[in-house]
Amino acid sequence: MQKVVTLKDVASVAGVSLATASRVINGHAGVSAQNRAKVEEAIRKLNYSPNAIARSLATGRTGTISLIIVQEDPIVPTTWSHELPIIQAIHDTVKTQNWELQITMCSYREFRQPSFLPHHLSRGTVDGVLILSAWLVERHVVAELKAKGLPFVIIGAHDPDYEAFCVEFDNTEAVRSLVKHLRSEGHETFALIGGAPDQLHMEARVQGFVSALQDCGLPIWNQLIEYGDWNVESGYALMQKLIQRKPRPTAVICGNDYLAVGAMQAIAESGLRIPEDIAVVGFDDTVVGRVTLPKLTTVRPPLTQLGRLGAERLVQELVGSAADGDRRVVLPCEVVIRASSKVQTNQTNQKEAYRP
Amino acid sequence: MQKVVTLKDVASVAGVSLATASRVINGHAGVSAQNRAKVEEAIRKLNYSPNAIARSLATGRTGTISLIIVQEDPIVPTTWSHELPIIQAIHDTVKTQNWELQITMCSYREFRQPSFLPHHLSRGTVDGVLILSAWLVERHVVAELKAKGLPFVIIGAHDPDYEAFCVEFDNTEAVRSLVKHLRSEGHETFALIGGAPDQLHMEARVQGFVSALQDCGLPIWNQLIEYGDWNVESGYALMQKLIQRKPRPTAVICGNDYLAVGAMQAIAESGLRIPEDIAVVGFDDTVVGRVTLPKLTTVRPPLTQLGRLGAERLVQELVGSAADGDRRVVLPCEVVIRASSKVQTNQTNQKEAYRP
DNA sequence: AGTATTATTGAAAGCGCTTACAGCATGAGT
DNA sequence: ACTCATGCTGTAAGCGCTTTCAATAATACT
Repeated sequence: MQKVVTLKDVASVAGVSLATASRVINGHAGVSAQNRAKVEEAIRKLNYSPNAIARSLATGRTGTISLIIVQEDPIVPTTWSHELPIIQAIHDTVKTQNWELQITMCSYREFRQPSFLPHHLSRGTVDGVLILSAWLVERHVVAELKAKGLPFVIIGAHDPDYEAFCVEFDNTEAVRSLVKHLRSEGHETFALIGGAPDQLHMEARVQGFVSALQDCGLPIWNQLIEYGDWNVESGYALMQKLIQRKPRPTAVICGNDYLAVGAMQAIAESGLRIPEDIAVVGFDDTVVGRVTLPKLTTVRPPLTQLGRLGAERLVQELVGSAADGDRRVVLPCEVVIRASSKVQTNQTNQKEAYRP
Repeated sequence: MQKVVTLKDVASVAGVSLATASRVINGHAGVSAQNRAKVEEAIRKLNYSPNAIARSLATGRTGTISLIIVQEDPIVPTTWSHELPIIQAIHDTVKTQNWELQITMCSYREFRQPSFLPHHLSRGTVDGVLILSAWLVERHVVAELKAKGLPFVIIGAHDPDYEAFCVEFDNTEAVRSLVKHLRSEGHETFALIGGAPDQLHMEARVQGFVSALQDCGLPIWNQLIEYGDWNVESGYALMQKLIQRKPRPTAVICGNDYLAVGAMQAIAESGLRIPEDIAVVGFDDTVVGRVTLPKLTTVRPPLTQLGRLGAERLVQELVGSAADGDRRVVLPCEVVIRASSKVQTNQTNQKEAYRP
């Protein structure tokens, strides 16, 4: 427990006042070159580094951003393939701009509790908030944040009134593209499976699904939507059900790659072929989709971009340079077509399996 | 930007002094029931919540723990399957004990730079540090932390002199168990593949590999160890090489499940059977190992326990209740035997595929 | 009744830093 | 020579909270 060096020590060693030393630390103008050098010398000699807490108290700014990661309840680590690139991007963006990141995780059940946010944020330890969620951010949460005067950005979701700045990716359009692709492969009977419909992703995808089918002029009555969990087991179980239906869907859009893998297992087991009898597509472009046989057609959401844009926006707001253009940014997804939805005409897909 | 309520406001509304109000907030004894009630009433009325920054400055404690996540360089999100349960456990443990978590990620290249840690931690914003790494934590890093008087715990790695408290899992023993299992299946020619040997995991596994083979009385000269990356592609490439070798290994231990998946693809492509011709085992028990055909034998490290124990230990140290028993905790891994290493004798493995 | 404890209380001194504000040179403008 | 900017510097007043210490009131003891 060594003696902690304070600005006062620096000032006295440099032979100047506290104020002058402080000015040098903060790079303020109006210090003679001579004194500046003396202070810098003292800082080096004493190995001084400023106490961020004291600075925060004096300035009212903390230089840290809170990232709240809202998760399923109960929390399942498996689903994280999605969040990780976003978090990484947020982290890098925030750090690059010299802010600290304070991360908290909670289930969406906790998050929506009226007492949760105040408890977490009233402490004066953060300047702004990033909310990473797949669920609607409810009105009272937005209201609480606004009441505190805390700038915030929602990533991956939005609030009911679109009052807050949010950045999302276009689930609806992604599914529409998928349907279009599958339609061009000749399919007429579709199914959509996914986790609980409380996630905004799912809601938007259902919308895209329905609207795309309508656009194609296909009858809606025999297009199926089934809900389960977001994992392999659920994909397997839901697919088993779908196989029994008449007419049997020939193209299945899965809410993520895990569901798709489960679905593929169920199809393979029933003796049907992929994609000849049933085409399967996933979502998220995780590594599992590259190790299945056949490889999985999937959707690659712009996760890194999502995180970066959200974080950049918050930082802009914090430094006061926020051009308030659109409050809602919706980024397009990329559809990655592989063998699970397309009858092969050459070896391309086969090769890709080993050098993705 | 509403008027921020301070303790002073509470005190004046309650008609008591600042000191008394503070005592009530902190649950100190020596306040009359009457005054306590008045203060509590005022707090409720004003919706007051204490400013953590000011409190930190006054007490010298911040109530936050820094988690430094050391990663590959460059950072590859794929490998995170490993870290995630640990982080989750750390988070939950820390939160449960009413501490805040501040997370920072960096590459191990950054981490070992002499200036990195001071820059990050000299700010007085954290009380203790958790280092999550797969690489050796070098002497100078330990020295810097000690010089600052900051308690810290290393999770997943250790320092060269075992001076710091660390919690790891037993890679060596895990590989030994794997070899023993494979030996009992009749294998005599082994191979070990993994990522770069700079990770402590790999080093320990090589040790276990060599020592186990010696214990079995098997000749070392034809037992192969190959290094690559930690991903599917690398597993594929390394396995292709191994298949050419004479004698050809009949059992391959892969550094993680992704490598194993790649290896399985290479084997399948060459027309060999798993596990009859070549047995494959992985590491980490990720979801990919459950979707391959055959399903993958793998090692399940006690990740949650690792995170929990490390965090608990740090918290103990911070509150001064640390019983200084062993500085090094090494947890055993669980070997999960599935079809990729064991010729099936019944349907158990088959069934497991759909309800893991 | 008188003294010794004990229980409550508030004034005030920080924690380490920033930032008006005022003071004092110095050089420029008239 | 006198006023006015201008540039640099230090004093001191906080930021919102904790905590020591002395003061006071209440109670116990001889």
